Amino acid sequence: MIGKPRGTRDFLPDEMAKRRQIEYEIKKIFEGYGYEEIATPTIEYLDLFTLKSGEQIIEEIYAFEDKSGRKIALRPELTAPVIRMYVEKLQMEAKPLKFYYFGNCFRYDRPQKARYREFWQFGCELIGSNRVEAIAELIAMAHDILKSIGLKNIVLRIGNLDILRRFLDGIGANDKEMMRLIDKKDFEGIEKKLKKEDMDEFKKFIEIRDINEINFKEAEKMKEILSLLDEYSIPYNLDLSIARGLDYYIGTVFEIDAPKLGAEKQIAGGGEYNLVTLLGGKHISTAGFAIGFDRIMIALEMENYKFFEEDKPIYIAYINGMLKEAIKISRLLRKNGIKVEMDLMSRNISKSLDYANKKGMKKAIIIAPDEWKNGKVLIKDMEKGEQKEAEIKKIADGL
RNA sequence: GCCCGAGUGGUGUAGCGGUAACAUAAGGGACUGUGGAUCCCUUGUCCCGAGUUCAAAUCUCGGCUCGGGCCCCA
Repeated sequence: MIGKPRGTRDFLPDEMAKRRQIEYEIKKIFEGYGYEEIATPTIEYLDLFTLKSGEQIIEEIYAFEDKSGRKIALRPELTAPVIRMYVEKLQMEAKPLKFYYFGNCFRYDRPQKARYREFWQFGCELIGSNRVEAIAELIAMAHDILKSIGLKNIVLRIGNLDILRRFLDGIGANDKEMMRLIDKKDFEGIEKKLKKEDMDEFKKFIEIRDINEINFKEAEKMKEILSLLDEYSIPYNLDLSIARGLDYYIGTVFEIDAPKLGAEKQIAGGGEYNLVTLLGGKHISTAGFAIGFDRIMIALEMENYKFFEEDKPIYIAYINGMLKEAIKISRLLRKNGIKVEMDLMSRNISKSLDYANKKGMKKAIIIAPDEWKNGKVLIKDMEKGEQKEAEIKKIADGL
């Protein structure tokens, strides 16, 4: 027997129906904010990702050479491909551009709870504006999506890298290593790098919960964004310790957690970034976020979310020798937009209804010679156990 | 890459040195025109490899996969 590669999953019908339901809900909300769906290839040139994140991430990427020796990667995330697409052919379009997407991504990580080697991400990019109304709407939309699909326990934290870097400048500690330690919340590591009084300052700084306590000029924009979020009635926590590991992030950043998920609790994250020039485009403001689709599915399950149940098909059982009549009825119903499943195993009526019952079908149509002669079939209600005759011509009305 | 735990029919479990069992599901039949019950039949299992032993599902080691945690998380 051949299994599936490590960290990948099969989705059975029940789970797939749930995923499609949530997928549909999320798409509706993106579109409600004027975002349009796009898709990019599953494979890209490896350089697209190393340019942005450095050579060391090759370790965590599924990368290979194609038959002509080109270095190809399975996409580990979707922001870089979207910006690549923008630089390639959309630079002269009217701004802002608002794109959303849903796709599978691949990372060569150690699988664990809520972390897989193939996983699905929703995301969006807003290209062309970094004004306060743009960033506020982006954050409000992220929160709106998660609340609208029915998640109850989520926490939105908003930070600002300009403010954080300005503070670190003040204590002479604005470097990559420091940002990495802050991102990891490695307070022991941070303590080793700072003088005692600076460490005290730092602790005080990241405890700040009211933006008005900050007097840097970098905080002015942040104040406006937060006041707009109040207008959207979005609850948030100021968290100036959000660092985001990579240095192309700038300005406003945010993360949304589902605390119940434990170690892998972050379900969405994003902010402002500079990637366009890195990929050869003319400078323009960009911001976006990604939502971990698998994680929100797990979070919904943990909250005992009630998923909508799809209608089962109408089942068609028929007496031996009535196969062609069964096909006629199937075609008639399907033409009327009704889901139909007919017996495909030459079962007798008894076994046929047994099957329909096990599959949870609500209604069965029984086709038999005596009724057929009179232009009729039997419609059976599987739950009540009652059945009645129905004229073939009016059959669609009776269901 | 590291640490802990676990892998027995499709699914859920028992057996824990003496050659695999139970339940359930699936397919067929009893029932040639009516489901959920009952009975019968059929199919199918020790994650992989090496070692110890007269004998390994059982003990040992390695690998793989899964679950949990660390690292990482664009």
